[in-house]
Amino acid sequence: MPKRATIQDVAREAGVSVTTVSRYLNGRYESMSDRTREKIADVIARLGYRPNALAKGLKAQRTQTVGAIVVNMGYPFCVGFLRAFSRALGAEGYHLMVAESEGDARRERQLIESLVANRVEAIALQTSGANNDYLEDLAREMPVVLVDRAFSLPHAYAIGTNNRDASREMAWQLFDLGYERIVYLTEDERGIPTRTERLEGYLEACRVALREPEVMRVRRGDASSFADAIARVDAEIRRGRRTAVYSANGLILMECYRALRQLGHPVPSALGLATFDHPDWADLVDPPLTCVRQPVDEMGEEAARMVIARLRGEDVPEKTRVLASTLVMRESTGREQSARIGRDVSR
Amino acid sequence: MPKRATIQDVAREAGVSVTTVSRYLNGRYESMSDRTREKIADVIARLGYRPNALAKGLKAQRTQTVGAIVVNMGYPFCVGFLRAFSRALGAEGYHLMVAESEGDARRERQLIESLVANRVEAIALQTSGANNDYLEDLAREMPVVLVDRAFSLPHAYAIGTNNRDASREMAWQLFDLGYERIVYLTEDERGIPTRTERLEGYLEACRVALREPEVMRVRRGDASSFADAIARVDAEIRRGRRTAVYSANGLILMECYRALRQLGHPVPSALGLATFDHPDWADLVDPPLTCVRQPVDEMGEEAARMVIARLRGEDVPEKTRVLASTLVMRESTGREQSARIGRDVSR
DNA sequence: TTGAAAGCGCTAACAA
DNA sequence: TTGTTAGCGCTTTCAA
Repeated sequence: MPKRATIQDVAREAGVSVTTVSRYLNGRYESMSDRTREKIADVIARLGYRPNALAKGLKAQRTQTVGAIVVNMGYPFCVGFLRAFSRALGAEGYHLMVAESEGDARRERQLIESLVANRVEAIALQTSGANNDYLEDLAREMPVVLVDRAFSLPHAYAIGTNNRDASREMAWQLFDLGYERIVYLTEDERGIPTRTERLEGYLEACRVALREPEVMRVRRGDASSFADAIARVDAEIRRGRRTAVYSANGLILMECYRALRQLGHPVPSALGLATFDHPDWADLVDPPLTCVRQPVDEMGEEAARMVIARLRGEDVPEKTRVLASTLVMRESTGREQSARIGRDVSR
Repeated sequence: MPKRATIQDVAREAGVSVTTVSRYLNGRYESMSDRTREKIADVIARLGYRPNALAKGLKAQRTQTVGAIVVNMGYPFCVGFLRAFSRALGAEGYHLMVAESEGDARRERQLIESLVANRVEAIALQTSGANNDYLEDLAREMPVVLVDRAFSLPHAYAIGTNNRDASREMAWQLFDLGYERIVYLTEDERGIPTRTERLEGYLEACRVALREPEVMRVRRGDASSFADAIARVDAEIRRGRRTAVYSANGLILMECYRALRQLGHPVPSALGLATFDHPDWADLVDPPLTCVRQPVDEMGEEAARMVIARLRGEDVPEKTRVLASTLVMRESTGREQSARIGRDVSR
């Protein structure tokens, strides 16, 4: 492994000073003879010289790098967000360091610290909520964007969607479409605003519609935790009640989708199916799946916009952006139609 | 944005030298009084001091960071690889910088250069093949792993799967299952080894089985490019021939899946469906989809293992790893069964 | 057990 | 138009 050439090497070879090379590297050709410029260009090419961004960052106190922590890069939400975020940042010359927390608060904390150690200029993360004090401190010194799980911290930015409204609206629609029962599938919602809000939206709809809520808590990866829910759905339908399964996210519906279909009840007439998230398989299955589509791309772009504006020194007074989701009604609940729920909000 | 505390600040506050603080930071407590250690710990906590990894990296010539470039973070293959790679690296204390090339050679080149500028210690990438000369040069100075599209460069590592064998085997199976025609769907394969090998595997099977190959080239995002393929399938079946659609990757099958099903031919009796890749919707659709499952996780882990070993200074003589894919036969082609194709190979 | 000082590769103020 | 030099925050050698 030969050592990489440095600016010193280039300067020596070209017979000029490092300052001149530095000027060249930063495109300040105006005060430089053509001959010098060509000489430097030659040497750089010959030596395969690449500037050291570490040294540059150390000096300039800027790394042009932003950090992102998501729960799991495999989740559609996370992938979608990361892609949009990374694209928007890349367009402004920023790099992205990505890490996965697996939803573990301790790991999340370590990851944040190590991003800080690497002097990322901003951090976007889907936080567990357990590091909020630390994040609030951090947010005083650098842009911090809480994504998806939008806890409210005075100095941090937050980007989320109108979970409660969208969830309430979806449940309303389902009742409206004639489902007598809605079995709501969720993972343990405690401490996770997103899940809590979606659940509350559902509960509100039940209250208004004067229906008994039916919340089934499942654990991903644990098939037995789904068995109860599936049995419940089966029982309701056998009792002659049109029943809809409404899932708090696409992954848990995915885990029980087959089993639900294998009950054999006709969809959508006896059994309705709806989920938060817009999994890529939503319109491959038959009948196509009703979903709440979150504006993932916009969330990533918006996060990048906030970060970039702040790093440019601009004022970004709206700390919180709540983007509107879209109800995508498909044949799995009977009728086709699609509508944005409410409007985007900044505050 | 207050300036972050430096090792100098800590030293001053604690009334010791920076050397001592540095020793503390690196856990060399053996030559340090307990009092000193406690004092330093206090000050660090009070100041919220975080070491600057840039300065450390500049001095140590090590950044503990690895770069990865994939075509698109949304592709199942890329996500799977990135996750496994990132996990394995994280376990060894490495960070990951991720970027997307969108399959564009120029952009890929820029990304590589900027990863180099950031002094990543190794690079794993799914390359277009257009930067092979540059990559070969680079591979002389740092570990470079070509993933998936495993071009053979003397100094670079390569990790791929046995595309040709798996593809041939899949086609054989399909003929064996009684499909008279296999319509092969692919994107333009020129210059992309993965696609070329898969196509060749299919062509070999046709040759051996004495069947006319039927290759349809499609372009993702361009519905009209799929229309021909779909019409062709329809025509064959109407002519009374059992026909299978075999797709070179999951994304292109996804784009035409609905349209194929809407032809109305019974699956698997008249129409068979099979694809390379193992999309997450493969067993949600009805009937479940026959696939060639690549060992994505192992590829990520293996890439990390190679990189880490090399960075530790160990010798890694096997430059190339070809991992075996698995044929997952499901009801979309009639019979359920699954088999690994061949064995993993190192050389 | 502790510290002084050189130096990693770069930028920019100042000087020529 | 070009160069000298201090310093970014850290590690490490050498000395005390």
